[in-house]
Amino acid sequence: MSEPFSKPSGRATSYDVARRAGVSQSAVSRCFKPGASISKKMREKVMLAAKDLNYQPNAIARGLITRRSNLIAVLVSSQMNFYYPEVLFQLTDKFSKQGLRVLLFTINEEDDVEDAINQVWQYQADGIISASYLSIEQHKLLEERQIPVVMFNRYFGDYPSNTIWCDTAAATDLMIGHLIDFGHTDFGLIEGPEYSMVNRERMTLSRKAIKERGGKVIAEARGNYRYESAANATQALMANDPRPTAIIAANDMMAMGALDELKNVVGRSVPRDVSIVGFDGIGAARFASYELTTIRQPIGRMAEAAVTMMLDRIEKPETSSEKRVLAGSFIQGTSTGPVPQ
Amino acid sequence: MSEPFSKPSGRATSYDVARRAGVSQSAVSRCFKPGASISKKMREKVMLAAKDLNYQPNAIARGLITRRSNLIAVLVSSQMNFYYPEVLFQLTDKFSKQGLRVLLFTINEEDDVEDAINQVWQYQADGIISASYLSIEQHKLLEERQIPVVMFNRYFGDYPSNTIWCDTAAATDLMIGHLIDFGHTDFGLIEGPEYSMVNRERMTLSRKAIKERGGKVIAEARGNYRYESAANATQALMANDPRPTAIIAANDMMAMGALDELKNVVGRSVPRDVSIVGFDGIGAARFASYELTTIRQPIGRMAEAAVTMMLDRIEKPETSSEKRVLAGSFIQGTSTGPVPQ
DNA sequence: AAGCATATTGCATTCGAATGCAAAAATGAT
DNA sequence: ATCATTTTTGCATTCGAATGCAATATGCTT
Repeated sequence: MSEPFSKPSGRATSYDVARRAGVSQSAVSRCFKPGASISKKMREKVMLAAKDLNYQPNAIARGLITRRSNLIAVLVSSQMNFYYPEVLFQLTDKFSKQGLRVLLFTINEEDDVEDAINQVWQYQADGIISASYLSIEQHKLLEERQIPVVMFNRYFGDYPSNTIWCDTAAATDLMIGHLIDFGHTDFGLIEGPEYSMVNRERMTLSRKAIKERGGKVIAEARGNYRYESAANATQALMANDPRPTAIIAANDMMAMGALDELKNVVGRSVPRDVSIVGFDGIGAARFASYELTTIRQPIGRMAEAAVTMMLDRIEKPETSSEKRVLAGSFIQGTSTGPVPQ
Repeated sequence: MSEPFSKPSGRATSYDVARRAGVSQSAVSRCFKPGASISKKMREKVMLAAKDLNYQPNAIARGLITRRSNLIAVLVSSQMNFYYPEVLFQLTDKFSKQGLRVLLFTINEEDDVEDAINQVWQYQADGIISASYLSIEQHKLLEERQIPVVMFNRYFGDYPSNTIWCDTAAATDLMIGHLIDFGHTDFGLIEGPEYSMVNRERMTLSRKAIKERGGKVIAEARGNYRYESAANATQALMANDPRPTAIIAANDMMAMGALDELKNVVGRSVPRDVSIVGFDGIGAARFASYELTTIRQPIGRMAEAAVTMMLDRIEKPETSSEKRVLAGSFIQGTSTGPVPQ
């Protein structure tokens, strides 16, 4: 009764707050802008009215005028690889601490990327993190549109881009050395998809290290990074004569699949008969049934770096691109052991 | 040279397109609004100009005037439970097919929910999907603000809310029956967190089914839904005298942890010495090292239902709330077998 | 060809906050 | 107390698209 208009139908706007506090709308706006020039008294008055009306600035309206949406689009592949969720959650966490919101896009097929890019454009996202496919043309398009792109674990050869990359060279060397020290000489590889840069890098480094240390790759097969795909690949490797005594999978998920196939289908013991290693260091690789020897990517630090780089590019769009490389680390599990006999 | 202004500094607006096509801004706007009244000739002219200028409507500006952001906030717990990513990806996929974007919020601690709700308000999200904690007060607040909320696998007793729920009663009965048929009578429970509704439901149903069928719960322990937490819980159960011959974990993740603890630490075989079952039917439960007997939630259908319900509530905000209940299904794996002796 | 109904188009305004600029108030120096 | 400085405040405009209404064009009927 005392305040017939205390609850206006919709949400309160800066005008409502201004009226209630008996000040101008500009003043209200300034109260909610960090470094703005406003007196203490004014701030108190406004904040009180704002609290009463449950006022929060409308991010949409703000975005329209400031041309900053504070939205970051994150593209992740939806394939059920446990690596992506870990990355995604880390990124979201870290962006939100910086006041940025994550607009999520899951990519099933390549076409989805196109859609996502359009949405990014429509929503005026302040930047894109790509942990998914992204063609060089698409990247160029985004550059033209002046949308900062940070690529997570991918880049285009020499074409410059903002990239967070995990260097596994040294760790791979250690890991292969570890196998060689165990007496392994005959290696089998389970590769990931051909298009995957990460896969090519890992396989190339492994081959190189094997060769340098006097081992040889005697069999290879291809999977698609998924657990299930490792079964056939493993069968193929084990059909080789002689059989490899150590298997290097392009990621942990396939290493886990291979390990299970060997133990439960082929009927060989790991690591007694065959040693297995993977890459990524996903959480599940630590499960007692696997305890993979692997190379861990420092995902938390990588996410942090991606966020920092993104903020930087948003602030200073003219900065030239940068590639930040963090080292992966060798983790010794129990999936590797001495060569049989 | 021929078109000095072909690339205006920033992005093209509807005015730019209008000018180029020689029509009014309204016409451009209407071309991009589905059911609007526009002639074929006009549409062609505009679309041509739009293509030339790479025009896409600005979703921010549109949102301001239409009061629809087409953003849906999704709250998921960040705890590394493989269940959440599966749900999240399904939801994102399905929302995007409906033209809605997902604004992701990961919840670490309860305080984060408050933040998320504020952001939702600021961004004028059209709705919230909560697959995370949400207090009844917070829910009420959102109702007051007329933001539709759909809760995924949670609800508040009698207090009405839009909910997608998986009913595991029948399947639990089957699962317990399956164990009883195998001769088990002494059950151990690994509960999830106390606050979890899903946990309470699962445990209550299990207890009831066990009792009805003449078994008894002889030991119980509590975990936090995570893999690691199952180790201690399992030790506690196995310390009981007599030892349970069947363990029921409140989710698959803990069932996997229990299985590993038994096999690799306690030194018992599953299912020869002990049978284990879980709940959820996550992907990893199908890995050959586990092959859990479990109850699968139809996550895809649940996500679909959540999306449908959300669209419905956005269209007709006055609709009274609804609880949609999908049945979980019993999946027989190899983690269960006859009671020893 | 006139008359009327219907389909298109443009005009002008609106959404809610931010900001350059000028006016007003507070502060300080003398 | 006076004037110069600095800080605060308010005014008016802007961001880009949507939309009610009025004006115009089109189609149909006879």
